[in-house]
Amino acid sequence: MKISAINFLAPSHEVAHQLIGATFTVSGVGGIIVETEAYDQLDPASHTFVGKTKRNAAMFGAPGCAYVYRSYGIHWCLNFVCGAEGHGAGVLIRAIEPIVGLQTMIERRGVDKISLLCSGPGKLGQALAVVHDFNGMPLNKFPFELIPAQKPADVICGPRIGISKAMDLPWRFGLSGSPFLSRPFR
DNA sequence: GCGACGATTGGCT
DNA sequence: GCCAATCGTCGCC
Repeated sequence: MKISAINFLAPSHEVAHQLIGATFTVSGVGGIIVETEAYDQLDPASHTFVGKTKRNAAMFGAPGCAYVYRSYGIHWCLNFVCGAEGHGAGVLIRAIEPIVGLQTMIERRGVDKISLLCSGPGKLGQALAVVHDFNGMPLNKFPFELIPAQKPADVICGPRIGISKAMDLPWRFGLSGSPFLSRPFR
């Protein structure tokens, strides 16, 4: 059965699962989403766990929009807001298989190994030129383009990476066997 | 107003 | 495998 659109109203872990295999580009640069992580407000590891603040406001906004935050003062990371509006849930895009605009991504990243272009939230942000201006912008409008997977992807899940809370939730999703993951699944 | 810390990365040991 | 880089945000004084 063909999926016509991502349902951003679904719980974050379902959206995170749906997004694996989807094609995502920013200004025509990007590829296939191969790794995501889900977060929601009841989740101690989520930015929204402490309630709405100036920083995380976009995640409490309309589903289907972007939430962009700075990590370690260095990297820009991209999330998709999901769940009902006001839920403070979202999906962190962790890795993409580079397909479109390879040369552009190589120049932005300063590396020429394809598997190192988008294999991590910060790298992906650099390769797709994610900026804080994208915060709160709808994903169905320029410069974004999101095309759902046309066939069911072989999705695996496991514990999330780089967090110190709620380590037990298996809310990291990935495309099975992909060489473009930030880290392999066990 | 100020100090602590992080959904990471990449370079060095 | 370990650790520094680097700065916006949050929470408290």
